[in-house]
Amino acid sequence: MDNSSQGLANYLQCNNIRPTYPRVKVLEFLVVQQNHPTAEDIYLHLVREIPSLSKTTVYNTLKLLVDRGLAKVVNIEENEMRYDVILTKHGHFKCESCGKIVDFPVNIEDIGTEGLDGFKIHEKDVLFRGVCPQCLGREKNGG
Amino acid sequence: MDNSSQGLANYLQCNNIRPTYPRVKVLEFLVVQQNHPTAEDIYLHLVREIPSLSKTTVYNTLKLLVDRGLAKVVNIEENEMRYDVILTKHGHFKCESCGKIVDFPVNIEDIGTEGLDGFKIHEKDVLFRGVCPQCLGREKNGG
DNA sequence: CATAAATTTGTAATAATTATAATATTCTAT
DNA sequence: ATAGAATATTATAATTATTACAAATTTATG
Ligand SMILES: [Mn+2]
Ligand SMILES: [Mn+2]
Ligand SMILES: [Zn+2]
Ligand SMILES: [Zn+2]
Repeated sequence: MDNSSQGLANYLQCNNIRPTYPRVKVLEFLVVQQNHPTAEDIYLHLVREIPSLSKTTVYNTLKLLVDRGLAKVVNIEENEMRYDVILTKHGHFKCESCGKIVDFPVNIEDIGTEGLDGFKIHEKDVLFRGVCPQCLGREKNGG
Repeated sequence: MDNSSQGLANYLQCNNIRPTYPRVKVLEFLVVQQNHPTAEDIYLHLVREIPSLSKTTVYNTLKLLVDRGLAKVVNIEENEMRYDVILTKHGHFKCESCGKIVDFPVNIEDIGTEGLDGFKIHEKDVLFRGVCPQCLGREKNGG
C-alpha cells in the first residue's frame, strides 16, 4: 500500500473499519476525485487496478462508509446515488447540460424552519440545478 | 365526469392537454391528496376505479404534466420519484420514521449563491430529513 | 362513414441496487 | 504454526422503478 493510502488506512482503522485493499481504494477514489461519483464510476475506475473487484464490494463499502458517517449520499439525480466525503455543510449544483455536480458554500442555518415546529431535523440539503459556466460558453459559441 | 373534475379538465385544456379520463383522474389525485405520491401510489388508487388503467399511462401522464409545467418531480427519496402539483416555492421535509413528506415555507432567495458566479440557476430545492411530531410522540410513548 | 392522429395498453427491456450463499481472507486462541 | 471462528469478497440471482416499443383502442376531422 503506497504512502498516500496509508493515511486513509489509518482513518478507516480509527473508525473501526478494517482497512482492506478494496476499502482503502474506494475511499481514496472518493477523496482524490471529489466528483460525487456513482458506485458504477468507482467500480469502473478501480477494476482496472483490482481485476477481481466485485461491484457488490463497492456497494458494501459505500454502505459501510455512509453508515459509519465517513461519507454521505447525494441524491441529486433521479435514478442513481452519488457519494461525497466532504462532510462539512455545503450545497450541490447540478449542471443539466454536462451533468457534473459542483459544491458551493451555503449557510444552511440561514434557512428558516417556520412551519416545522415540533419536527426533529437531522439533515438539511440544498440542491440547485441549472447550467455551468463552461456549458453556457459552449452554447454561446458552438450552440 | 363529475363536478370537481370539470375544473381540472378545463385546466388541462387551457394547457393544451386533452383532458382524457385517465389524465383528469391522475391530476385529480395529485391535487386532492397533495401527498407527493409515487407513480405506483397513483396507479394503485386509480386502478380500482379504472380497471383497464395501465401503469404506463400513469407514467405518460406524469411526464406530460411535468413537461408542460403543471407538476414537478420531488426527488427526496433515493429510489423513486414523487410528484407535486404545488408550484409555488416551498421546501420538503421527509420523516425518516413514517416516510411522509410535508411541505414547509422557505424563502429560497435567502439562500446565497456566492461561489456560483457565472452559473445559470434554473431550480432551487431545499430538502430536510428528520422525524415528524407524530412519530416523535409515538417514540416517547410506545417506544 | 372513412381516414388520420392521438392515446392507451400490455409486454419487454433497462438499469440501479440489494439479497443470498459460496469462497476466500484475516483474526484469535491454542 | 495451526485450527477454528469471524469477517470480507465474490458471483449470481432477485427486486424494483422506469422507459421503450408496438399493437389496439379511442378521438378528431373531412
Ligand atoms: Mn459535495
Ligand atoms: Mn410539496
Ligand atoms: Zn455543464
Ligand atoms: Zn413520521
